[in-house]
Amino acid sequence: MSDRASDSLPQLSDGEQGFPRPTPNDNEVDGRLLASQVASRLRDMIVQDELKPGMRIRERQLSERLNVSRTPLREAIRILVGERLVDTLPNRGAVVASPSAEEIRQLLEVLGTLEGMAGRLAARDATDAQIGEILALHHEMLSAYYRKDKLAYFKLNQAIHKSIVEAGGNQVLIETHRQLNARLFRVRYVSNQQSGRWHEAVEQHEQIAAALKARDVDGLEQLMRAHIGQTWLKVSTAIS
Amino acid sequence: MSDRASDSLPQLSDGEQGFPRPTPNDNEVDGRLLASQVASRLRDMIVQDELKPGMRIRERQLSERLNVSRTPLREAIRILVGERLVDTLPNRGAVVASPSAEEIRQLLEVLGTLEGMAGRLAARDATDAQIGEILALHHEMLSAYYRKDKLAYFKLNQAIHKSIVEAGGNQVLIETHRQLNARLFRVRYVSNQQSGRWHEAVEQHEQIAAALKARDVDGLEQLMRAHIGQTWLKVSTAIS
DNA sequence: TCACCATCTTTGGCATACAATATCTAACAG
DNA sequence: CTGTTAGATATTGTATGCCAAAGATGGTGA
Repeated sequence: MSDRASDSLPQLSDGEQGFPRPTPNDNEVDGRLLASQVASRLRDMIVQDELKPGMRIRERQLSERLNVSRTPLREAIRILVGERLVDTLPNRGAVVASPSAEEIRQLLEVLGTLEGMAGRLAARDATDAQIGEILALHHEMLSAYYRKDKLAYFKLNQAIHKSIVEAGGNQVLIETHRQLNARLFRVRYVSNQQSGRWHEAVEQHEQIAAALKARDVDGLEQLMRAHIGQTWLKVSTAIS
Repeated sequence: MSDRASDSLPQLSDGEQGFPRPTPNDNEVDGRLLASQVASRLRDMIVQDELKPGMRIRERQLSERLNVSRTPLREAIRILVGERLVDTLPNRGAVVASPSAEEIRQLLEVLGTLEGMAGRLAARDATDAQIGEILALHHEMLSAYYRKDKLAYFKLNQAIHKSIVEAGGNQVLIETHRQLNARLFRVRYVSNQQSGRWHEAVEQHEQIAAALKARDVDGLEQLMRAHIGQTWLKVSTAIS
């Protein structure tokens, strides 16, 4: 096994900007606080599989790679500990969190509930413009589907879910969703590589789009909740 | 206004042990890692209103009070930043997070959804022993209600909700619930001081207990979700 | 008397240095 | 030849110190 970074995930964000990276929430992009900046950087590295699950984080090595001293790096690591993206072992430092199959299932279960709630809120409160944008993304995604462009499909899929959550307008929900989703990002990407059940997922997205368009509150909640079950089926076969 | 700690909240955990404090998750109680220990301590201080919302956290002062150097204290603060219990201002350090009314509403909305999910899981998967324990707590709480013992009522109420979530068996849900609840703990305590609508809350708890006993999955989900609305009514009048 | 500016003090931010602990390796004994 | 122990090395954990930035306070000028 090599320790080269990114040999299973082919550089997700290869230069492009529009990637749905987990936005830093407390720091206005390199405005202040080195620790927060580094935390954002680490988040990206974890999510893009540059830092793989289970991997030890060598403080000195990583700090000189990022051109900061160990202190802000350590503080950044603590932030990620608070977000459950890294774990710390007693005197062995920090490792990137590697959720077990069961933990992934539980994460998806919670996320499904939250997305159901988001669907309810979005169907009720979203502006017509927001719904229009989501429908636009939906059709872009369909386009990627028919072209069998997995990467574009993946990105658009993520963007759609994120947009629906944001359309709900509940900041706490948005933040919680973002945080849980970050812990699942890698596994979602991996499972997306598989072609199985792709059709069903698209079918569900059609229904979701229709329910949103019709502002069917209960329907959208149910669909969003059920949709995650689909994800679990894909993921569970992918990681077994 | 004095800066004496704990003059609005009368020492919640006055020596007793059975208080539902937000359990540290990564460190086995003073096992390792000073930063985590300090983080737990800070969490308690925030939750017990020893550190009040909006209060600046003086690093030097607090560090010598806790007999640690600034470094582990700063790292502890970062952990709490990750948990959204404290915010950091650009160059002015850390302050205890003070959620706005709207943020409190949103927190309760999400929490209601999560507790609804927990109710569903608990009604389906809880062991008979777990349900028995919850019912026992329920009747203890009723006892406190008839004695008008607000503090005991509050603690038991918290314990019941926590137990239901735990009975669901989803660790991620438990953890997320704990984290969001910590951000609401103080305001919940304050609103509990008010006597208004106490009866309705007890009424709802009766229904919840009945649904749990009957393992009514859908019923319990609905009740748990609706129950939070009640909390919001109490809270919103308390903070207005 | 009030407003504005300068200086001074406090506090946070970061790096470096030191101490403690674990791991890895090698040697020695059984 | 294998298992255990001891020493060396590397890495993490904690403290201290220096520097910069923001806030407070006092003085001076209008």
